[in-house]
Amino acid sequence: MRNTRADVVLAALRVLQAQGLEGCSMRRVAAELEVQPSALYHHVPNKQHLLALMADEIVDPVTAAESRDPRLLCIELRDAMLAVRDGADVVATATAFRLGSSEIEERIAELVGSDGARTLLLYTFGHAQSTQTHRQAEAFGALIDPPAGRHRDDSEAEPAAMSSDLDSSFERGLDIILKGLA
Amino acid sequence: MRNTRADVVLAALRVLQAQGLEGCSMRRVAAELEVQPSALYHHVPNKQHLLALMADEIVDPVTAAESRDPRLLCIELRDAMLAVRDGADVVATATAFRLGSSEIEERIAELVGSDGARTLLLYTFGHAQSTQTHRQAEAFGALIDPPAGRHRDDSEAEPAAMSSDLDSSFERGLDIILKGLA
DNA sequence: ACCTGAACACCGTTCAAGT
DNA sequence: ACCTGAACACCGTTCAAGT
Repeated sequence: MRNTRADVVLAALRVLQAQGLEGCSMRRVAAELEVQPSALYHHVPNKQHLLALMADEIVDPVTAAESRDPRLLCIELRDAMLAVRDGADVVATATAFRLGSSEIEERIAELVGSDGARTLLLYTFGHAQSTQTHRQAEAFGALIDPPAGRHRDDSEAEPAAMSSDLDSSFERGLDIILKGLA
Repeated sequence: MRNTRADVVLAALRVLQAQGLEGCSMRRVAAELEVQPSALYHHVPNKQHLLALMADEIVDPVTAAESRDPRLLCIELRDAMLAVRDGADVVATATAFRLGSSEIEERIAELVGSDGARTLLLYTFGHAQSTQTHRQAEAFGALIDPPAGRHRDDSEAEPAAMSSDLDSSFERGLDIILKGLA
């Protein structure tokens, strides 16, 4: 026995971490395993399926956690996604296909109802995604200019300060939703 | 004068509507304009920038609307995104680059504060994205699904009801957040 | 200013064939 | 069962050159 499906998923996660989602091609995953690209299709039907397996792996620590606090679960979920490069994108797209039947959504739904669970999860995914995109854009220096024709006045935040503020912004949004649920 | 930047954006939106985000390649947009792929780079620096321009165009009706009701603005935003194939994906990724400085976020922030605005927007994007992904999966499944000899039993969800339920699910989540803000 | 033609360095996926 | 080798039909982007 040479490579197993788990080997492929782990190799893919290494490539994701190193190259980002855009650089995470089947060909590079194959190279990481020192194998021809076509060999991957013996373990996985296609790239989309592989990405779903990667998403499961990223989220696994949260699934394993036994917390019954929705607030904590969301924070842990966000942390798990942010721990891997482009992890939020990978998890969010993979989960969209099974909204209403994901394990975490069901866990949270038992605590706050299904509307609340969906609201919390979509917010968590969205915030993680934009945190990650923003950080990456910042690292790249590729931030796009704000709408033309206007200037920032004193009431508005400095874009530079935004990124570090994203973590606490997440928890404040979370508390708004939880207050609405109470 | 042959093609203008606006022509490129409109052609790209036609290709997006017809082929979806995955099929919306620079080469296909060029073909839509009956032009060589390289010609596009005279109007637009790269694909990412073109996608941002497309996002602006998709969201434009909401920007033009004069409503001061955050609930209505979110519903209009979602409708605008859902009106174009994969529109939610296009807008969500393009907006992530300028979170904190998008025009709609500023409009809503004046009404409910910046934390509330971000929470509402991220929820709206997330819900629109998963609505669209789900509908697409449903439409794609409908081509394969109609199993002649088979009937759905009570343990299975009604696919037809699911899609329309996403609309009201969105508004219930919206109300949860708005209640938390009140 | 706007576009062509050709090239470069890539993609995901399939499939017969090897071991 | 797991993999190679070769191919197919694509990508985004660059760049000299045309008009």
